[in-house]
Amino acid sequence: MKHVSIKDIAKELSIAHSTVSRALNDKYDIKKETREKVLKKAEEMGYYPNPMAKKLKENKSFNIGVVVPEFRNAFFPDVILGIQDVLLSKGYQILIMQSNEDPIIEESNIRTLHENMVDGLIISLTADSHNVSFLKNLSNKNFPIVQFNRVSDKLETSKVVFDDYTWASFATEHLIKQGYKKILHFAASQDIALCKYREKGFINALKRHKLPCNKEQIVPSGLTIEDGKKAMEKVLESNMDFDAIFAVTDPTALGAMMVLKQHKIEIPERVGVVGFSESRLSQVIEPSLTSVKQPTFEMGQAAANLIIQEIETEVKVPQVMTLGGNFKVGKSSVRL
Amino acid sequence: MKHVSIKDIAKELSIAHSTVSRALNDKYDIKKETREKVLKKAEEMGYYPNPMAKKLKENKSFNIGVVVPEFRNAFFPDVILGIQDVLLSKGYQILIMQSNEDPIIEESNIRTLHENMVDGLIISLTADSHNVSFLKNLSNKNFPIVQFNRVSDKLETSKVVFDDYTWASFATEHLIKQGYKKILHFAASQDIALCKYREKGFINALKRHKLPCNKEQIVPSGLTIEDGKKAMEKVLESNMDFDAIFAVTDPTALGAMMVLKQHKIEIPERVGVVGFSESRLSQVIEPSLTSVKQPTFEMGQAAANLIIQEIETEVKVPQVMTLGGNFKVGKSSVRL
DNA sequence: CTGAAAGCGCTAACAC
DNA sequence: GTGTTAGCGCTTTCAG
Repeated sequence: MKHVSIKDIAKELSIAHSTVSRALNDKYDIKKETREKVLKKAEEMGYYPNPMAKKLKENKSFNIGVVVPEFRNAFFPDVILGIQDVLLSKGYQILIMQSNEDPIIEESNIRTLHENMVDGLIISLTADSHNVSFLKNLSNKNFPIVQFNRVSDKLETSKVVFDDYTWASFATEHLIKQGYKKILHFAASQDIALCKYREKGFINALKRHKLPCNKEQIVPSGLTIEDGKKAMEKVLESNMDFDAIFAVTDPTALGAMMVLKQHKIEIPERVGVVGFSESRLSQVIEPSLTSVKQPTFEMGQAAANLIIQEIETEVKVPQVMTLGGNFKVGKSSVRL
Repeated sequence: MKHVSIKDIAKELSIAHSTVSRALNDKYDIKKETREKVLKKAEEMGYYPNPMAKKLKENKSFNIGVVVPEFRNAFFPDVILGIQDVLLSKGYQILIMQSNEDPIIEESNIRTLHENMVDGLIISLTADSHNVSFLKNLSNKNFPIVQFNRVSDKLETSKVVFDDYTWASFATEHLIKQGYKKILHFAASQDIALCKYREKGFINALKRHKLPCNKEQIVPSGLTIEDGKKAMEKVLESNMDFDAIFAVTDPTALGAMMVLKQHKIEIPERVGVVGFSESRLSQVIEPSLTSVKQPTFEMGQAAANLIIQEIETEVKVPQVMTLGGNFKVGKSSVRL
């Protein structure tokens, strides 16, 4: 397990270690023969550069930190695949950490990554990241940060977001066109920009179609299956009148569906349901869930490209990339 | 974004940088006042140690590599949470990489991690890791490796496994007790030890209960939903006689269920289904899937503890930890 | 074209 | 107690 160093090769060949370095890095000032001799020896001795030394020297870790709230749903793993796709090919490693939807852990993740000298940070915030002062601090010190998906308006960095407003509007219109008239929106924290925009898109669609749109129709819930269940139960208890639900996320929609099914309320006959951001669960549930599909892989690629750009060009002009998606019609929203 | 170093503090205080080092590391030979002065200054200047330097010096990265086949199902993310739980508290970072069930990517992951000088590797093999020579090579060089879940008999390292044999037996017996008589096993590659043991457990249970057990009952499929679907379709085409399925994993079981439902074959009335290693999808499908539940978090903790032990004690006596689980009865296997 | 030497930030012998 | 020095593995001047 002893690591062979550049010096070992030099000693073996009775030349200077700096010459070996040059040979390996294929710099100009080197005779072909020497170079080949060195390369052969290096191969032979199983040499590979000690990354720590290189990193220390260049004051760069070639590591990018990635912080996500969770990776139990398919969404973040898919984004990470996209990030990897770009970063690995450019010689960067990624350190993945998850905050478990806890702002305290999130901050400690960020701190750990920063202290480990990652060259940049790609982050999707927890649902309750009210306080972004720590991140803001880093960002002000010119530390490269790219936010994606769950971004904060209070933090000016490059961002990759989805056009939530337009697609939420589109999803709501789909329900309207199917003939649903009293549509509820299961919403989540307004601190997360995407939730705010999905809600706005919903309201906008109703208004455009001159449908009633009052406060009770916005049902506070959250991003998880549990949140969806609870909200649905409350709505049923309240005897509110409704015939469709547009949920802020798929898990929320699934939770709602599970409760509706328990109460023998037929989907889509009596209540139509539309989710957002297709999760794998939505393939399995019956009826299959209509949902907006986001380009997760591409989102990861975009975030990775932005961070590379910030790191390698040192220019900091925050860019916001807005991606589009597509709409996947399932059975949960289509009356026969 | 300039990193303040130990020397900067030393200069500021007009003392030697080694003194600063001592103060920060709280070694004996240091006067209290000096120490406090240094600590205060360090705080003031926003000092934190450059991990690269420490790592270079100590020839240790405090990074542990984690390679998993995928993290789209809940299983591996949950294990990783357990790994993090132990490792973060001991000052280690984890580098997560995923092989996407591809042995080529897997080997390149391992290589990347090794070249980045991780202090050890925690790995769950891909379904087709026939060739473990690269890993064996590393292991022989005393590089700490811990396998978990999908382990190879050809590779002698510490391992954390589940008692697949016993629990597969138990799951099969459950079906037998429910009155099912012609039970199929949807199996996967025998190269993965856990698949082999689940199959053996299945066969054993049938024999113990004197039920027929011939080759056709072992249906070659795989570990994914797709594999389950395909296998189910083949079985239906073949007009084989059967009344229950014990699938090697939950996704496999789910795939089978989806096809059964398409064919309007009632579960559990006409066909009972049992899976293995509860995935979140099994909560959502109807009827809910009976399944063996593995202690994922504990599995991660165990693997982490083993790797720490190998790294910090330098003793290499491969240990095999076998964990137990529990059985979650759903509706897919219980006739009314 | 190649060797010698400095230095990245830190720790740890060894002096004083 | 504290300062001096060497060295971890590497890259990069600067001589020659």
